[in-house]
Amino acid sequence: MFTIKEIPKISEAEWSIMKVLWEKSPLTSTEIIQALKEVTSWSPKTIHTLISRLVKKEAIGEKKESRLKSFFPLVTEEECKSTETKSFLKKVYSGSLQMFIANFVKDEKLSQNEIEELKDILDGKKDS
Amino acid sequence: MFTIKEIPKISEAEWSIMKVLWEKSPLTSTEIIQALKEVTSWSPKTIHTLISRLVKKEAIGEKKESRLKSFFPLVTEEECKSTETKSFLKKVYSGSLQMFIANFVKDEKLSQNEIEELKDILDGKKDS
DNA sequence: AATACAATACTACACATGTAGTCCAAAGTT
DNA sequence: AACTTTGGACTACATGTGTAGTATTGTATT
Repeated sequence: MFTIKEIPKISEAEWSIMKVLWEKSPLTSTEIIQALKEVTSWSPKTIHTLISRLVKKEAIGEKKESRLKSFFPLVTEEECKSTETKSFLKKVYSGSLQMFIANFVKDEKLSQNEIEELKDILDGKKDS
Repeated sequence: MFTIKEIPKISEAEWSIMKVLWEKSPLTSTEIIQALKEVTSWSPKTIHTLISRLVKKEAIGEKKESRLKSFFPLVTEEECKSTETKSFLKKVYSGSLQMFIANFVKDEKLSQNEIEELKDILDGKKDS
């Protein structure tokens, strides 16, 4: 039997941790704290708390090979992005990517350049 | 002096109320409850609570002309969508629409038709 | 070995959110 | 007029989140 993996809800602050671990893993808490030092001003204690919560949610796993625990993602970045995107589109744009893009073009005033770039991305020529 | 309007944070459930009021306003709480009956299964009490919270956040206003209060948005749909979109892009895609679209194309497997439609939208031919 | 430091575990605490329930007063119903 | 219903104010309560602090214990240092 397979257990279907639920994508846990990852809060704003927790996303920062996940990003670090998706970038490189496994990492010890100290390493995570180091990496985040450049991006946030959280106390190490706060980061420890966030890590524990992610472990509890089973978004990341821990292993203890040496005497230090290290942590690694249990969910992929793609899964999380996809889940997050769907819930955002549902909440704000009735689930419609079209509506999202249309509004974005209208309200955020994309430049012609950006529009061309996006069209290229849509065509799969996604260098830029 | 102008007071700069802060866009308050609007929770998932509160968005449902806002959508109703953006659609048509002012409405009394009873009318809001009616409108939401078709979409949710919330108790009227729950809806009253959500309405009060939105008033407190100054996302909606209230006026009492007849004996019943009626409610109306104080923030526009565009403002809220824009705020929400930015915070989503920041959290998940480092603020980059390009990255978002690229990932979406890759992971959500858009059909050729959808891609063409999006390109039309980007070009401003947004009937469809 | 004793001490200091640091990793992990456990606790704290206010505010947000989902989801209602209670109480009171005004309005409509019999 | 008494009774019922309902809007609105206030209260409730578990869980999530941001943001740490304390306690314990094993390791590193002198």
